[in-house]
Amino acid sequence: MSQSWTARPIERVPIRSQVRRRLLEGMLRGDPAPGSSINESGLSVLLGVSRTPLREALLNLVGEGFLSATPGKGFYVLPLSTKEVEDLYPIIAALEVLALHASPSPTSAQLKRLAEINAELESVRDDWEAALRQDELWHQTLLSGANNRRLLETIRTLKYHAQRYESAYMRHSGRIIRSVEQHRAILRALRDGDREGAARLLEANWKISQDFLLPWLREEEARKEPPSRKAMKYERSDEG
Amino acid sequence: MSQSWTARPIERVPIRSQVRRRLLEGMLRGDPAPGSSINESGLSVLLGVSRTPLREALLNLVGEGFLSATPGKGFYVLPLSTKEVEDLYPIIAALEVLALHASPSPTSAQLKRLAEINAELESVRDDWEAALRQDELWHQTLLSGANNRRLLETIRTLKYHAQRYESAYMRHSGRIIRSVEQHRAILRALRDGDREGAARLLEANWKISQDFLLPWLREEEARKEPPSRKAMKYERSDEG
DNA sequence: TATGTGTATATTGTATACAGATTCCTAGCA
DNA sequence: TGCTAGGAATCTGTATACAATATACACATA
Repeated sequence: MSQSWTARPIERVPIRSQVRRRLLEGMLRGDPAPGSSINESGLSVLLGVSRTPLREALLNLVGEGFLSATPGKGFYVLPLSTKEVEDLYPIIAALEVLALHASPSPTSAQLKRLAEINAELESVRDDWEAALRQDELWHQTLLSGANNRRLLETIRTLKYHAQRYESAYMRHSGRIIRSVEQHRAILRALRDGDREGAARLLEANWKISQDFLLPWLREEEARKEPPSRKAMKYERSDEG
Repeated sequence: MSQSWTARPIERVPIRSQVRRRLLEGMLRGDPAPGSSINESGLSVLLGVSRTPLREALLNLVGEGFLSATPGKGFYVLPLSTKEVEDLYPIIAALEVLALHASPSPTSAQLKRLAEINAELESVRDDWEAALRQDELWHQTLLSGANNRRLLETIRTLKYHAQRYESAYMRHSGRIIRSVEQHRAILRALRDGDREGAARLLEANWKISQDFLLPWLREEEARKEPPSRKAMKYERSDEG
């Protein structure tokens, strides 16, 4: 009894969780494309699971705002919209600022680690997925000291939404959003002990990303509207 | 054709949504008590529905952080904890401040409405459920101009969690948390055009509620710990 | 008495079945 | 040609079935 190798229980991951992850990863790459609807039976055979855990995963994603469901018609991927970016980014900015204020002053080791991550981000050439990952890692490292689980969790979820937009932007425009300079400025402020300044720079960082996305999105929306083909409208979902 | 009464489609509410609402309302009153586990079959016959939509509702509530699920063992209501209050309230405060800043200056009609709601809140005697509702209505009215759907939605969800604590506090201590004076101060600031001051007062409002809850919760936790009966531990859930 | 083992029961996680809506397609007609 | 009616096929929402796992309890053993 009590051998060391039995100490850790074996990990069990419900199918619904695995499916959820797969779907989310896909959507971040635009795979079930924004606006497209989802066929449960088809998807379930594709994934090799029954409709039950698949539906559980889909409903979970509805709850997080990636999908929507209209009664009787099923699930569809929420379309991208300028309005959502305008709504979303200020929330993320505010919460990251809150998290930064809730963190202890970073140690020099942490600052070094942040600089390293930023250097790697700078060295990324064309691989925008890697860039996204690295940027996310930087922010997560910056705020990891916050000791507010719910806050970090909320931020993480909201940033998945942001990723949906940023990856779409990079994929379609071919451009990469790199915040290397802004990260450096934030680090400088932190090194000088200027937390308030760092917070404002962090806020600005999100504002700048927004300024990349919005013009592009407006252009995209303009490109699709004029043809004036019966634009499919998405009605309100349930969950009263 | 096109009579006025046919204009609006009849509303269809999936069972999962109705169940979800019932469960949530119950939990806010402490009915499935914090910490207690849930028997799916039993509950499903109680509600007169099958396990499928019930599970969908339960999983939804897991996603929102009211329940948790451990693989193979099922669902349980998350216990109340001081840590959650310490995590939660600053987030709500920050987001309400953000929403206030995102709102246009309130018209005098709105200010009047807010004063009315506050007066009704003041007149409430013992009915703490009514007090909670009225307080919630006041905040919602204050921020209703924000034009940021996701922000308002996020706030609403987080406040359900706060309600779980506040209703428990009122039920157990018999005391009622009334923020009438604080609301008045906020209104004064708004009437004077002092948005920044109003924001700080709003932030303070949440801080004060926290200061009611935390001592009580610590006391409750202290009352339960010392007996040192094998405290049931809750393990991490899934959703990787 | 305390501790471990085997078996019965209960409960969860997933799969399948079924009824009711919705969508799609075609034929008929203006 | 364009539009409408209607019925087949598809799909969703919910119920039920089934297998795997967990819990409870009696019994054996030290």
